[in-house]
Amino acid sequence: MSLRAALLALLTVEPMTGYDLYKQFESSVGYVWHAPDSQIYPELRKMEKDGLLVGREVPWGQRGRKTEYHVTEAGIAAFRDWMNSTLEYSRERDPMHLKAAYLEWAEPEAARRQLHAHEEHYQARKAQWEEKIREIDTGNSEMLNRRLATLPAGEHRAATAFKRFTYQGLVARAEQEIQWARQGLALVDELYEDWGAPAVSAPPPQRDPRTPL
Amino acid sequence: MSLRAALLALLTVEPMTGYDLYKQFESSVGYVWHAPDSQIYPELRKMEKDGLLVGREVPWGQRGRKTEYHVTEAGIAAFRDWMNSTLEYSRERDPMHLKAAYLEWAEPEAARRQLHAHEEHYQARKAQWEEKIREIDTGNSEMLNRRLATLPAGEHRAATAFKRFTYQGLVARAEQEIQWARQGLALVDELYEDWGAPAVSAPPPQRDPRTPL
DNA sequence: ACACACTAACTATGTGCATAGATAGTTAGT
DNA sequence: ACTAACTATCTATGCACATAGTTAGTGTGT
Repeated sequence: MSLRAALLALLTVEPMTGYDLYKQFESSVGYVWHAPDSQIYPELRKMEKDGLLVGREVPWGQRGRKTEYHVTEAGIAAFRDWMNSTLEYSRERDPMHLKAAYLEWAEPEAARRQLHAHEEHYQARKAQWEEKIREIDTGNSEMLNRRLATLPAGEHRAATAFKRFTYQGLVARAEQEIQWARQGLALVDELYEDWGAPAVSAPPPQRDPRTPL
Repeated sequence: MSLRAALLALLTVEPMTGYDLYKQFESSVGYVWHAPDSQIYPELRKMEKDGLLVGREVPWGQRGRKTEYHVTEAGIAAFRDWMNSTLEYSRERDPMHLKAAYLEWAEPEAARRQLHAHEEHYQARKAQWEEKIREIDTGNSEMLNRRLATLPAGEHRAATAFKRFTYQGLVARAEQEIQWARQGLALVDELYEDWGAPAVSAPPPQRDPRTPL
């Protein structure tokens, strides 16, 4: 259901082809929601069948054709309904925390590697999300600008604020995960200090320690 | 793959039936990992076929029978392998943050309701996870105690510390989400203060504001 | 003229998981 | 003796998603 909402959200800004949407999910919007093209194309067809979209064939080059999807009134209504309904939360299912709970089974080096990867992962996410905030603040956000162009000036403030709020929440989450991973690394060091390879162990097996992105 | 690891983790402590495992996922362990019985039973059979477990039929009452699954050497090795390998992280797919990014589409009341539900959700999780930490600290954690009984005293410290570390990370995450939701509520109030139903709006549509659990 | 990257779209297979429901035996309470 | 709740297991359907591969047209550079 959320994929549908994500597609509607993008298509309310302007008509797009499946490929356009796929690229959005690969780049900017993909930092909040992702989907592979193999999921997008069938979903668009289903949405058209449900009357939320209409696909218009437009020429592309000489012989080429592509399908641009336009949101219908029903599509707008469906999106609004989704926005006005309350999400239910699903049960816990987080591989990393499952693993963390049994970390005494891992070799100290493997534990360090995993915690390090966790930190790296969220450091990368944090950088991307912070970049998004910077784009919003400097008025350089492609998506936001196109969205604002469809809105009366009076609603610009809210639209901007919610996008900023979203990314700021993601950054805070990333920071929390980074902290947690560091605490984990400290814990491993403390528990196995008499063991092998504590502070001495030079190169972390997987990646460079401080990749900026 | 993680379900398999979760099942192995539990079964390394002691042999259990599918139903036992299901109950674990419904209660204590379920705060870290959850799975329905319809997923557990087939997975156990697959794991037996793969040689990670052996199922022993034991009588239950007069005519009843149940299957107790015991971990094999190969099962232990598989779990250790999982613990020593590094998880890959999947792409972003978080319905709440997707929604947050487009919150200007929601009616102010719906936005408040959703953010409130978010806060409630994590408040409930936080309470459960904190309870787990309290159990660990007071030596009242069933699972941990049974696990410790299988370990030499020298490894008690690590096993306990990692479990505590896990729940502490979950609590911190919950606190972060609660904070974020509150910032969101403040933002909605600020953006729509001239609008209808700001601070005056008495009963949140869905639930009681401060359910303790 | 050809190679190559990109645009555009589709298909196929398999896993993970939710939801729902069926069957049968057991135990505890009235 | 009855019934309700619990134990134990299994099946079926369908969605969401990952992974991988296919087909065909376009535009650019050498």
